[in-house]
Formats: sequence, C-alpha cells, structure tokens
Amino acid sequence: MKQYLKDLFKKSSDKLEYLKDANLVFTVPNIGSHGDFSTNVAMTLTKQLKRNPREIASEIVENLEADKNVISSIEIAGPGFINFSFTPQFTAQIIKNILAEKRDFGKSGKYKGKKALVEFVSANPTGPLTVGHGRNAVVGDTLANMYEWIGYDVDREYYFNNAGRQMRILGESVKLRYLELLGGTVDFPDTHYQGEYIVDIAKKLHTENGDSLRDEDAEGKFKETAEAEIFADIKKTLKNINIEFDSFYNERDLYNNGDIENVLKTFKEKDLVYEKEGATWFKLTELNNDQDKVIIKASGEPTYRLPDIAYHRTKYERGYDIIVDLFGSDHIATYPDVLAGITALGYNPDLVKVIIYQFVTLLANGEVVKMSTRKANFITLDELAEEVGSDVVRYFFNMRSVSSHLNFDIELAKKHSEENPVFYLQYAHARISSIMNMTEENKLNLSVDNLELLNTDEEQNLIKKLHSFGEEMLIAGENAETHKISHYLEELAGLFHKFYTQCRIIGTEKKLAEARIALAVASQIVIKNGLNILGVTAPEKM
RNA sequence: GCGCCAGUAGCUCAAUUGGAUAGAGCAACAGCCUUCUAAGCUGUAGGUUAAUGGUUCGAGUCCAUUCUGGCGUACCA
Repeated sequence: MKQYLKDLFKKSSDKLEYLKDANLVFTVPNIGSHGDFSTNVAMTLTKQLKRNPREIASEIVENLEADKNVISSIEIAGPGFINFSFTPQFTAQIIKNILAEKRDFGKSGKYKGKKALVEFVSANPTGPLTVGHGRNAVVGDTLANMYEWIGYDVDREYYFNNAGRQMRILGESVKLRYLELLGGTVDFPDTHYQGEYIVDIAKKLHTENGDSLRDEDAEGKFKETAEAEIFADIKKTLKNINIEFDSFYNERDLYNNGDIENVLKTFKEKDLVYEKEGATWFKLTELNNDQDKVIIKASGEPTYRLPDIAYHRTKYERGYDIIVDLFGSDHIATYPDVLAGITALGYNPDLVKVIIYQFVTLLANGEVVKMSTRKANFITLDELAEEVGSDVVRYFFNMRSVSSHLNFDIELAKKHSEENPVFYLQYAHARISSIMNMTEENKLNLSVDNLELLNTDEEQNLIKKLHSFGEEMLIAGENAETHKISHYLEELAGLFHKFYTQCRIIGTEKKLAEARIALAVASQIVIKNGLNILGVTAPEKM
C-alpha cells in the first residue's frame, strides 16, 4: 500500500516540481479517524516553499490521480497532514497474499545474499550460565532469527577463552575440592569458585581416578575436566531454551595460527606501538581514542585487546557483510579499542554493529540480588527455565528494549506466569486452531471469494495490522530491536481477540463466515511467523 | 572527577526514530459465558514524560545545565 502511495506521488511530481526530491514518508497514524496512512510531506516543505503547509497540502491533493477502487478518501488534517484511507476491496488482497505465502509472508528479500555473523553469549567456561547471561543468549539468538528473516545468511558464534587467570583459578578450585574429598583439611580461599558444581566435578574425578590425581597439576586434568563439564552444561542449558551455535571460536587458535603475532607485526610496521615500563602500548590516542592502552603486559602475555582485534579480523576475512557483537554494559569500554584496531588494519568499522544491553536486576523476596559466578550467589538459567518454561524465558528477555534495565522478579515470574503476555499470544493462536476444528464440523470452508464482506472496524483493523507485519519486522531487524516483535504481536493478538469476540463465524451467513475463516487463518499464519522469530512455540491447544 | 546508558500512570514497559489527543499489560473498580477456548472482551480510574531553560510550524524524542540510578574508567575478560 505504501508503494502504491509512493508511485502516486511520483506521477504527480511531473506537475509539482517540488515533489521530485521531497522526502516522502508514510506512517500509520495511531488514531483510526486519521486514515490508514499519513504523510507529513507538506509540512516538511514549508520552509523551502515559504508557504502555509495546509495550502501546500491541498495543492498536492488536487494533483493526485487516485483510483477510487483503491483509495476511498484523501483528507487534509491538523497542521497539514495528508491522510489516506483504503477501500475494503483493496485491503482484502492482503489476506490472499498471506494465504499464498504462508510461512514466508512478511519476509524481506532486502538483504538476500548477504552474510551476517552474530557473536553472543561468549561466556568463558568458569560456571553455569546465569539469569544474567540469559538476556544475552536470548536476545542474541533472536537477533540472529531476525536477520535471517530479513534475508541474511546468519552464523551464530560463541567466542571463548580457556586460558587466562580465571580459568587457572577454576582448575585450582577443583583441585582443592578434590583434595578435600581425599580427607585433607583444605584452606579454600574466598577468591576461588565457591559453587556446588565445583564439588560435583571434583567428585566425578574422584570416582573415576581415586586418589591418583593427588600430585596432578591443577592446570592439567583438573582444569580440562572442569572446562569440558562446564561447557557440556552450558550447551545443554542453551539447548533447553532453543539455542544452538554454528561455531565455537577458541581464543587459543589465534595464538596457534599466528594471527596475534601477525596483527602485532602490522601495528609495529605502522608505528602504532611503543615500549614503556616493560609493556607494549597501543597508540590509541593517534586513532582518536582517549588514551593509549597496554596490549602486551610486562609479563609478555597479551591483554584481551590484542586477541579481540585479531578475532575481529577473522570475521572480516570470513567475508561477513555485517558483524554483530552483543554484550553487557560492563564491556562498554572495550569495543572502541577493538574498532580502532581493526580500522588501523584497514577494515571498515561500520560493518561492526555493537549492541549493548543493560544489566538484569534480579529481585528475590523483593530484594536485589547481586550475582557473581565466583561467589556462587547466582540463579542459573536452567533453574529459571525449569521454573517458568523456555517460552516464558525467551519472551521475557525479548519484551524490553536492550537499552533499558530489566527487572526480573523471581516470585512474580513464578506466581504470575499464567498472566504473562506470551500466553496472550499463544492463546490467540490456539483459539484459531480451535475455530478450524469447529468450522470443519459445521461444513464451512475457507474462501477468498467474498473478502470485501469483511468491512467492520474489527475486521479492517486486523487486516491492516497483518499487512504491516513485514515492514515492522524489517524496521525491527535493521535497528536490532527485538522488543518490537513482541510489541507488534501483542497488538496483533489484541486485534484478533476483539475480532473473535465481535465477529462470530459459526451461525453467520455462509459467504461472510467463509471470508472470516480466511481472515482467521491469515492471522494465525502471521502470529506463528512472529512467534517463530522469537523462538517461542505456537501451540494448537492450551 | 571523566565517559556511556537510562529516568514516562501505583508497578513493569511502549511510543512507527521530530508528528496529530503520550499508549499497553499487571494491580484497583464496574460489567459480559445454555452460542467457534473467559489464558478472552467491554467500560471506569490513573500523567506537569525527573527538573529548568533552549532549538521550530511541532519535543517524551534534539541541545545545555542540574538531580537520581546502573555500568565503566586495569599490565582482569
């Protein structure tokens, strides 16, 4: 419909010069009486033309050659909006499109042939995923789904580091617990991992090896077993909420294959590093950042910046058109360094899309719980999923804009889980399945022959909402705003429930009933498509 | 101190990216099931968009200052 309006304006730009390079924007007004689509073009032209916006608007309207079978009215309103309303005959076509395209309805070919990499979770294997990681995991996977929906070929990647200090402490923690099992009294420092899962891993090692590991190095078997066990657990947790990665990228590979060495060499050649106090510094001030930072410590070990830059270079070399990084606000200071690094290497930093989400505040018994993996006062993602189910977890984390803090009240999630909006959507979907069963029994069949009979407000509003699905998903995808999906679906479900209440099918005249079946089925298709993007199931029965 | 993100109804959040009368869900109150699922629908009430000033046809949205909260500000990741 938007395209129709654009073409209409283009045609009349022969007569009205100023429309040629005017910025034409059509929006759906939030008040029904303002029509189906609206444009503010007359207002944007006031300055250039130095004329009253309403005057300009009426001149534009006089020169539009609209088809009466398509557009039922054009009105000028308010300070100079031009409002358009479409005829029921025209909107009826939308239902046919949905029924024909089914699970593909609303997909955009706009980014077809492009490749996207979404890197998310990327938690080091030091413990189970917590509710905090949950936001990252769910939003990341949903972003990936959205990019696929608008045409990208998407890879999901998990980046991790199994070297480093925290992993060393993890190995030591397991070894200490193991020694405890052998009967020794062990001083367990509070800098070490306190969680019960550490004891479990130690028990496993004890069962399998007896006391033969007494003199084993903490960095050896202890650390390796811990990593393997924890990673297996993480993957299981992710699978529980419907997430699977295409690849796991180990930071160590960047050392082994010479990439880190290579990046460093390039920086040296470009005279972007210097030595000071035994460390190697990266001249970030020359790259427009605030201060120079260390990339190789006095100990000879690189800081995280260097491997991060090398890692991002591999993303470019693997040929992605868009590179999405998702992380929490605690990492906000790190990405400008990485972007500066890859820019210095000659890559276009605009391909990288950094998405930062605000932290989840966990409330238990009305009080804020500060979570820490090391201190083991966390609630795991598994426990949460067990408690409220995968659908609720996924929906909940996708409900809010990533830029706002998210309060997660455990009691509320349990207690009100039946009032969660996700059920509102699923209920609409299930209701339609139920209608289909009933209509079959009543020997009513879907028909698209008399769709113009769908002329009540409830029917027309529903149809128009269905029509906007593709565009709203495209906007959501381009802006990486997963909360727009659930927002759209809640509105759609609301319109469907109103339609359901007002427009009965069984007991109505046959032609109208069969047209309504078409609308109900079309609604179900769109709800299901949307739920699929969210990774939430669409039940036939509830 | 400096930097980033936020502050919208009692609570949790939206607001088509600068548009028309700021909207939903919970919670509260009043209605609607012998008819396709009441996990639903209808109605009532709830607001100086943290504050002040500015930019313009037009500001919750942009700019400045202030207040409050979160996160950073490492030779941790």
